[in-house]
Amino acid sequence: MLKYAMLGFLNYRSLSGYDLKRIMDVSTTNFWVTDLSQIYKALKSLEADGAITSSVEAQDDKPDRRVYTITDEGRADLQDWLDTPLTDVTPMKEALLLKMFFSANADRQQLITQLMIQRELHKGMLQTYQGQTLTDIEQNAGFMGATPEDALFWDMTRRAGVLYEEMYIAWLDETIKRLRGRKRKQ
Amino acid sequence: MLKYAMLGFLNYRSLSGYDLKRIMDVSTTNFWVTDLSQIYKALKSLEADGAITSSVEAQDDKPDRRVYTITDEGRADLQDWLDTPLTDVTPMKEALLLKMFFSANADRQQLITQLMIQRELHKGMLQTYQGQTLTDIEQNAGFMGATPEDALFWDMTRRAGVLYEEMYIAWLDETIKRLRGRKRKQ
DNA sequence: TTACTATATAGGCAAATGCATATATGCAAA
DNA sequence: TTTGCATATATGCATTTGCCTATATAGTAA
Repeated sequence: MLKYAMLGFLNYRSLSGYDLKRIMDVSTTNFWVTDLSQIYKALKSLEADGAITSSVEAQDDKPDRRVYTITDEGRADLQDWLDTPLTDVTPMKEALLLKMFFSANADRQQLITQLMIQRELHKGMLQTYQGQTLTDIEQNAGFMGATPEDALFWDMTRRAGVLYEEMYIAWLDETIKRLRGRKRKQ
Repeated sequence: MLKYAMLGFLNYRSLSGYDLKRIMDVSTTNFWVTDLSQIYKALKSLEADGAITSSVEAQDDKPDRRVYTITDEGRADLQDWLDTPLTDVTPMKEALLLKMFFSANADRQQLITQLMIQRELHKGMLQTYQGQTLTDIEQNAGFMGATPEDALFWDMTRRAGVLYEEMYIAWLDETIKRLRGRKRKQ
């Protein structure tokens, strides 16, 4: 799936691995997070498959960069994936909920502290997503060779981030309240 | 992480791999989904680590089963994990949002259909979570050797499932509306 | 009788993931 | 002068995952 994310961006314009990491950090963090080493690995693999080609570009103030360009084959791969409807939902992996599930015997105060830390983290992400205006997104899209129409879709995914973080914070608040309402064990 | 989920359940009582799959299907689906073969692999690995032991149990109406029991070492591992506070958030991987992000040129009607299919799926999960009463959960807990206190924590994670599905449906409705409000491309 | 379903365990294998590490350039700050 | 940071690419490696397949028992349905 990471490969399609990368092909999606390379479909707008040619980019280096480092570029891909940066653009994903600002525009897909709320639904697709990855790590630089995985991007480089996926680039190798995509090039081996013939979905992209690369060439080295010299820079005088910065290290050389290898710039990747999507091929017709890559474009076809991307289109196939986009055209295939999803018939299932992405399964969840939420470490915090897993811990909560088994935390009946944990110290209540420590648990609450842990949930408060999570609240801070989610609050921060919420503010990040809320702070991105459509104008910001259109500007980003412009830099990437994407259109204002693309920006509208990017904004829809941003909204999902906002709703998700608001929901998460609401759950944390509710849960902290429930924990406070219960006397500590023994 | 799957290993801790399994140790968590085995901490309540001895179980087979098949049992673990069944209990996880009804109680952790909204935050931890896994597949039978992964459970069996993790059991092998946990036994090799000394965290659990096993013995074969004969049944006359059903195939033999291998029942796993947590060891003191396993209990200590679990406790260590429970005691370590999470300092980050679980990164997201949401295939639908990734597709949406790159779907500006897709056929609007097809997109809406796709979102409606997702809506049905999420609606179904919401109803499942909403249908689980505290009494149901306490009963499940009882079968598993867990206490009513444990059931309260299980219920907190169930609530997260309800809020998540409600949020997801709200986002789908909002997005469908936005797509309907825009004329089809060309 | 045959096929299917539930119960039960497990191996194979490719791909993805996570995390650490190595290398190198050029700039700015301490 | 040295340290750190941003830029830039890449490898190694163990673990996890996803998914498919094989095997076996027993009961039920067609």
